[in-house]
Amino acid sequence: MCDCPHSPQGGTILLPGHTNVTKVKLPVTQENCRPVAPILARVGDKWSILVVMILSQGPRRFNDLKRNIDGISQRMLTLTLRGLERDGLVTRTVFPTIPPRVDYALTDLGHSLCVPVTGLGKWAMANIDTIERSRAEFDARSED
Amino acid sequence: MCDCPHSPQGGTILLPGHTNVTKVKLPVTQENCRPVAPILARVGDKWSILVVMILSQGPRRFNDLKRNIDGISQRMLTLTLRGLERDGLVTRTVFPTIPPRVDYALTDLGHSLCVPVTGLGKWAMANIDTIERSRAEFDARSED
DNA sequence: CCGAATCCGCGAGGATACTG
DNA sequence: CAGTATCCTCGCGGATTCGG
Repeated sequence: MCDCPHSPQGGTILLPGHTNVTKVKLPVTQENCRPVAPILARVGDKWSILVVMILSQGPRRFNDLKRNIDGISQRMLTLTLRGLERDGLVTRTVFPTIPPRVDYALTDLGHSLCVPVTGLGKWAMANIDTIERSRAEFDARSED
Repeated sequence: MCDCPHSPQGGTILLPGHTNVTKVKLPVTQENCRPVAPILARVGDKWSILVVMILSQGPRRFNDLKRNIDGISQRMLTLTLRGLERDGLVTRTVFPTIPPRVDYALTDLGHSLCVPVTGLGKWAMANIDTIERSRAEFDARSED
């Protein structure tokens, strides 16, 4: 990806040199980012990230999650959890009782995802005011 | 947001205490995350993040961007750039020449966004193999 | 070259009803 | 309780055309 902030040209990757490691500049293209895209799609997904954040507090049952995520439909919660489980971010544990009980919990991988996501969250919290002001100004300029 | 990895219960925020600072547990709800959601939506957007990454290398012209982002339509590039400009992440500079020329560049805010996004990118690069393996296994279990 | 405007297909996602 | 199945709509986004 990129070596922001303010790198004028190119990201850097590490390639094995002779005995040392050499840094090689290469342009940022969709080639480099392609494998990252599906991850970003998951993180950027409206519901996935909420589920992960809530599960970071500990395991939850299905309806417990549903109650705590305002506006999510049964269907979307199911699909979201399936996707997270498929990616190995969440475990699904079924207790064959009556009535049935299913616990969802973050895997280690899921927990590790919280780190960069929290970083993004902090950036968002720190800059939300600036952004909303920018939006307001932009919209004011547009309407005439 | 959350204090992963592996915080068993609750995130922490800092509240001003008497002379010291006290840590207060509070649940992660969509209340806490609401202001963050639109930011994540932007970051998670398929095109936005690619544009930001490419612009992190330096200013680009419209068609230059278009050529470097495989598969993006003119319309979506325009909309994406407008959104980024509106959020104050990108500047749009028009040179009234013939033919016209428009340069797009990251603002300081845009550059600062690269930092957490790069963090996420590194996580993705580091775990893409694990995730794809997990997906393959999950799909194998499903088909029967 | 840069963009706005229009049309249109399609798939994400909500609502509802039904099962184990 | 924890899903699955079906229907239906609504808006995202591609293709195309026109304007400055």
